[in-house]
Amino acid sequence: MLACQDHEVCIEKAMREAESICQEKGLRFTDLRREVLRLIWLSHVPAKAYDILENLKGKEWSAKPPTVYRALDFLLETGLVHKLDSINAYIGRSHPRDHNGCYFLICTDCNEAKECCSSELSDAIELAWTKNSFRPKKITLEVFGQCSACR
Amino acid sequence: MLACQDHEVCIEKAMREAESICQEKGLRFTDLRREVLRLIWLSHVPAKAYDILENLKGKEWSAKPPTVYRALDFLLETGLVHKLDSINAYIGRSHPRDHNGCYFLICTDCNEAKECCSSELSDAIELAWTKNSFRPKKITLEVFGQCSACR
DNA sequence: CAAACAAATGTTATATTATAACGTTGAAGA
DNA sequence: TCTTCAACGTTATAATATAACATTTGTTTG
Repeated sequence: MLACQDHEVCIEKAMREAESICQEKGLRFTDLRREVLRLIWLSHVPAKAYDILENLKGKEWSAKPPTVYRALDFLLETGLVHKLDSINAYIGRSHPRDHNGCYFLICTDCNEAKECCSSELSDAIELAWTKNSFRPKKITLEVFGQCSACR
Repeated sequence: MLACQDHEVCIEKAMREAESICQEKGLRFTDLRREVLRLIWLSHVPAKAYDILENLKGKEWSAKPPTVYRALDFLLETGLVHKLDSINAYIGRSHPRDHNGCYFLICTDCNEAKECCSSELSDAIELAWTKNSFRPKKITLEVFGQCSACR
């Protein structure tokens, strides 16, 4: 998917931004939450909860399912990760300070996912719901296919 | 959601269409598959697999999980139902002979879901993936919110 | 500082969703 | 009629997620 140039830089940028967001909001960015976020950012392949759990076990944590799910809940609420509902997996949020109208391209070959934002798309969806007199609260848009790198 | 005028008519139409599609394709529309499809069509609230299972138990079937999942697989492959990936639930497909570009409006009050097709939306999504040189195979678009009847 | 409180984490148990593997039955074609 | 294969039965278990309560840790307040 070629989602970033240098993934080390990509991770560090995300971690620094998470630190500052938590600080601004007065939230506790504990070691556990930090480690779970880092594990999710390890690649652009969405992480499954039980894989994160396995990865935590090698480290200093007790790591039972609620350990992971609570950290994930925190990261989701704080806007630091996205959940891909259709595959029950989690990815780091590229722009945690904005963009609620994201959608995701998920490559079925390399499994990487890319977060995208498109005003054309938001507009079209807005038009569609207007026609249906529907008041949207949350949009799940996940596109599966083959990314350019896998062609 | 007011998805239909007369739901009895709605069910019977769907069942007749399913019969004729299976006949055309030479597929075996068995009593079990017929009953599972009917249970799904009982309402416009997406049906969960284990709820279908419970409903089957009162009847002539043995009904263990694979019973239901196999019938669901058949109905999905044949295009008679949709799966709503984000909530792991199944609804009858309104236009089983066409429309692959559907999306779903799901009311968080009444829980009903409406299948929609929009060319504006397909176009916008197509534009978006072109920009990303992505070759889509499957699109999951599920919008949660409040329907007009629940306002 | 110590007590009180709240937030985070630990722990046990269980709910929910889904599939693997193998056996049995019955309908459809040879 | 026999054979065969798709459908279904059955048992077991995998994968995903949460409830409920105990303990620890961090923060606030007297």
